[in-house]
Amino acid sequence: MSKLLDACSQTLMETAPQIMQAIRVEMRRGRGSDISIPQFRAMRFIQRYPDSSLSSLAEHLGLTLPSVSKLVDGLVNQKLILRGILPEDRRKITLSVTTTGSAIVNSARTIARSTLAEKMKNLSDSDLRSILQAMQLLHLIFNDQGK
Amino acid sequence: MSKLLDACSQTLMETAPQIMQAIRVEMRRGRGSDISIPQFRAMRFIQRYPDSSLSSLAEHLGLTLPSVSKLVDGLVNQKLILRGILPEDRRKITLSVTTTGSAIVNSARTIARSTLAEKMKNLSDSDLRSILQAMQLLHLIFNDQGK
DNA sequence: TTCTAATAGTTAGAAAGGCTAATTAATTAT
DNA sequence: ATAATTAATTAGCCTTTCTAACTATTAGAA
Repeated sequence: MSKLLDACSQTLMETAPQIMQAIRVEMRRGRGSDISIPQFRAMRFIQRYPDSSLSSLAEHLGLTLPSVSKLVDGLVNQKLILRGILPEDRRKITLSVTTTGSAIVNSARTIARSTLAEKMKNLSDSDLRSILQAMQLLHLIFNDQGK
Repeated sequence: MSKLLDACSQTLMETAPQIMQAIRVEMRRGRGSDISIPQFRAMRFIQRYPDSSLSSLAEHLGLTLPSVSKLVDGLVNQKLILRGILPEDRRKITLSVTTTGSAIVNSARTIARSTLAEKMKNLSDSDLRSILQAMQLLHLIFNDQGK
């Protein structure tokens, strides 16, 4: 049980919520359309993996199928994504982002990204590299949540 | 607009939610008492700043006063914190953690911390140092949310 | 000093987002 | 052909959050 490992866990538990809060605030600020963080993440996922199923989206988001079904309902109603049926297996649905959806994701992303960048602009390059590396490591570790 | 800065913002936006999710899962697993992340953060804050007011807590959590009032209700009902009146200004309340509250926070913290540590145990010391440094930097940046 | 402003919290009521359990529809396997 | 499995939805509930309206207390101005 290394001291270092312990310190990492601890600081992670304290810092992660703060970062999330900042991100949430920036996302809200950059709204013209009301889009929550999970909705945003959903659209990003669908953008990256077009025609993905509800199940894979649920797994990515770490939510249950019913929750994601509702979340998708909301996005479909706002015409930000499309829900189709997969011909080869008609139980499955295929999700895709509409052009307006794409535009909204991209603009929200740009705004949030630039305000986050603003906050970090006074850091040295070495600090930034540290952060980048740390995030990449954490991304790998926490990507497949719990499996 | 450095590439590095941009990459940092981007990876931050992608990774932070995943980390939060993992933390939430661990907190739930380590429950014997049902305590949400915001409640946990509230108790941590009150532990650190005893006799703090509702307003300062609300500011720390990034929530509105009514929301925090309810959140505090919940903790008071579970006898995890105490809500008193400040004699010098009877409009203000003072919050403090009970001994059972303290015990629960500490055990939840220990459990979550050790399962997070478990996930990171295969990282090298240099990777861990990277993460630690990054978190400390981000903690400083995002501590005073938005001010 | 007395009335008005401002401040600290609470209450009420609505909306959103999550869950479990039950249901429907389609596919696979016996 | 029927049973079991899989994919998604619906129903119903609970929690968390918000805004708006309210109460109580203090501070300030006439």
